[in-house]
Amino acid sequence: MAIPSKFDAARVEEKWYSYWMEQNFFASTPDEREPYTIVIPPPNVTGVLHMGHMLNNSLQDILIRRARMKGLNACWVPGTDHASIATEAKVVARLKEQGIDKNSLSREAFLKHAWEWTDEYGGVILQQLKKLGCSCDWDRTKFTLDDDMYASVIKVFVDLYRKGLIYRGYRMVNWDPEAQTTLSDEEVIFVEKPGFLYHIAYAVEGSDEKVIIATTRPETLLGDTAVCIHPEDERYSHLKGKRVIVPIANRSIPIIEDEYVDREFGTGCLKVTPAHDINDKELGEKHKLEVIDIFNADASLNSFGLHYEGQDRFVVRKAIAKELETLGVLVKQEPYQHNVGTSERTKAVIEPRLSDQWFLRMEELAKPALNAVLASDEVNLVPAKFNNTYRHWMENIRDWNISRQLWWGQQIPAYYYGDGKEDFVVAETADEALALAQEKTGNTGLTLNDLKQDPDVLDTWFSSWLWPISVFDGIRFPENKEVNYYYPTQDLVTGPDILFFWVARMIISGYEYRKEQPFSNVYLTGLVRDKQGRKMSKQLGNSPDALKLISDYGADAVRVGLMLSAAAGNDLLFDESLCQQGKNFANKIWNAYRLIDGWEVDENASLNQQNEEALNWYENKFYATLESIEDHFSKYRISDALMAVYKLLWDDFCSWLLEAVKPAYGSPIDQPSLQRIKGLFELNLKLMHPFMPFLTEELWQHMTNRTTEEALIISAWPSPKNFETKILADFELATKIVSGVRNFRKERNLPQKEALPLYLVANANDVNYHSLIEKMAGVETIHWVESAPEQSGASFRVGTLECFIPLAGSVDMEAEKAKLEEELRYAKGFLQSVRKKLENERFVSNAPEKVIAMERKKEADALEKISLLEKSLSAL
RNA sequence: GGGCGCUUAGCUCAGUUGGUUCAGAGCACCUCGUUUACACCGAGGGGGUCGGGGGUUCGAAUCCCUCAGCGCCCACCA
Repeated sequence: MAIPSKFDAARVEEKWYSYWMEQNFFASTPDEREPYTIVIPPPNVTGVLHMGHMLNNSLQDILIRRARMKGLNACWVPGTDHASIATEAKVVARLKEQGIDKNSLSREAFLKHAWEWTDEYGGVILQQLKKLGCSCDWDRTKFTLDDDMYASVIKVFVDLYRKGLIYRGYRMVNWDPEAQTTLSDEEVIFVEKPGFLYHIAYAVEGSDEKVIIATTRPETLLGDTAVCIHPEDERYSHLKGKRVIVPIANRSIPIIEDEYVDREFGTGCLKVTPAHDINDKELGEKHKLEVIDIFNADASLNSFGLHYEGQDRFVVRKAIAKELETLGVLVKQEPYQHNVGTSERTKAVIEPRLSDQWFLRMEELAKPALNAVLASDEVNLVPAKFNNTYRHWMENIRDWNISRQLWWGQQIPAYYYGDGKEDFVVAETADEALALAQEKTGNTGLTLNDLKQDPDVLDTWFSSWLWPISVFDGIRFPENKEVNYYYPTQDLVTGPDILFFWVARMIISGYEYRKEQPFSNVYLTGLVRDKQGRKMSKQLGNSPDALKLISDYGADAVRVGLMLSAAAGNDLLFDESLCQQGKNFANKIWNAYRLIDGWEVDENASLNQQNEEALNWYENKFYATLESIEDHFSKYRISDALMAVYKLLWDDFCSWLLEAVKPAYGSPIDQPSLQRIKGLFELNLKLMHPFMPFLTEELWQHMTNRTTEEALIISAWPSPKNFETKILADFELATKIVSGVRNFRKERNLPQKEALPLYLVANANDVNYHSLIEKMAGVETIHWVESAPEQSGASFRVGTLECFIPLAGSVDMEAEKAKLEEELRYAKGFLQSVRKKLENERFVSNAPEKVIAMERKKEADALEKISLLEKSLSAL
């Protein structure tokens, strides 16, 4: 059956994806083959496919498909992340729309809503990945809140607690007043924002004098418990030991001295609010100051806010400035640009806040992970430029705040039996906790009812940092067959934005729980930006609809479009025209196949010799290109690998090979030639398959009836083969002659159909592919001569090979002369520069032999060319 | 405030240790071409003093210094 004249991407995608699924080609189980494993960076369970996912997952699919074809046991583990804070925020918002306040719900009721949401939207993104062609082992799909995953997280928490690495501490943490939870340092994004620097006068107790402090947050003065000066600041030395009155609050607070104060900044006088600033907290501890917390959980003021109680911090900021002004103590208010910490998720301004939280000590844990990347090479970051960033972070790593005041996530397995600081135990189950508590207190009368589990949940990343182990259940069962077979995985593909959130921590947990790296290579993709270089975002509305792109251009085309400009680590400026380019490429291949498929065959003819030459050349070219493609892959230069395939197919296969073997109109092609062409086309399809899985499988299956075992997706990737560079060079010379003739024709407006005679000043053995030149250049016969014939015509040169074409009558002598003179002028200039080098004694004595020989060759070639040109000129 | 990186054709980018093939690729552009796989096409072509300045060297896109512009990461200066 003839193949349709148009490539219908949608039909083909549906057909082959179902086929692959039915045949279980994506599934993997441990066997005697070498494994090749990728764990997906789990997208948020409620997420929808965006350009970043498309880029990311196309890359993973390319890697996994190639590995599968290479005979490895390819396993791509898919899954989703519960995304604690992000999902909870969405659920809260949705409830709000229904008029339900989260706080009015019990934990259980809220979680029921959250699971409903998850069941409704969860997995949508995984369905979308299928449209892209992702060959994940779907039977292995994991969710970070699945029971086994949950249990792994709890087990790790208990383990780390028992090792003394997890502790509970009263610390200054990052408080997100909107989500009403703490955040890790990594979840705080500093944004430069305009504000004011307020200069406020505090009255010195028992005198008329005033000291002026500078602050960006005047509302916090209600929590001030000291004013601090530099001990050696002479401006203030007379104030030592005195006290000042906090305006509005009318509290008396001490003046303390500390070298921490920067005398140059502001007034050199600092107000100290230990409850609301990390530095102030340290000062407070050092000088034993009182701590006054003036905020509620939503960052409105509490009773310490006096008449501002209940109002939001930013409202109060303005109001208090006004009040200070009225009181005559606001000395100055100047515009001031400063860095403000904001929540990565909610964008709310972070409030430093003192509270009891759970922390993981990182310093010791991080050591093997630092070593793995920088010293031992067990983990490679691609591109390597991220090594420095990684080093800096790992060397300055701080304790990780892992508790969140949320409900959606793994509840912290700490159980309290009293109000004392140490009145708790940590255990995997409540029963275990009870036993521990009884033992700890010596009170065997304690019951489960006396235990109260910590209401907080763990940071989302505290589950995803175990992902490469826990997806194989290697935390709970470290000796299980699966984890022993698949772990460590090979490649991880993700964005640099989660290098610390996720990648670094996975490496840390990998060494802690498996004594081995979780993956060998980390391919860090760039960010997808729009044409103007802006980050694609929902707010800007500049992100194309991923699914619409697939339906408009076809999944293969979109994949190609993304890969064309996706060098590792570089942001890519996405433009739909790239998808168009991908589509054009698909069309090109489709049509190349239609040509082959539709050829009339002469069953009895023997192999056409001129075809054989071209076929031999292409085979060499194929293996030369394969070698470079393998090299690109080994360096994760996926776009270069694709470009190599692209040019091989479009230029070498279509433009040269197919044109060379194409029979004259109406004539059949000989059977042996066609067989070889088909064989070569099959090799091409293999190389293209990871990039364009649907199109290639369709053509592959159309070529001949294939059994299940013969599907392209599981066919063998071409093995490297030796190739002869001489063949490639000879062919290249021939193509240059062809291009020369075509150019000659074009410059002189000669009709393309008219065959020309061609005189080559060479021996017939110096140039190969004679008939190819004749066919492709429209040459009637090549004449091999010792010198250009003395007749009306014109010449051009390919290197030092002179080519002459007779032209009857209509030669524009002046134009020909001008061309030659220009060429001559250039050649002479070139010769001069080469000679200048060669006459330089220091060049000759210092440069390596090889370089000098090359220059001499250039000199000789230039001389030969000049003499050719001069001869041609005189002939005119 | 520290650290890292970038600046090469109209656009997006390659250019490994300084020296054949070093000034390249794809796209875009210009010219010509539709009976003969594909106009989602074919053939041909134009286009850059490698951000500026200085230095090292026989020789620099490549190494060093400096200036300018851009980007990223980290950081508690009120």
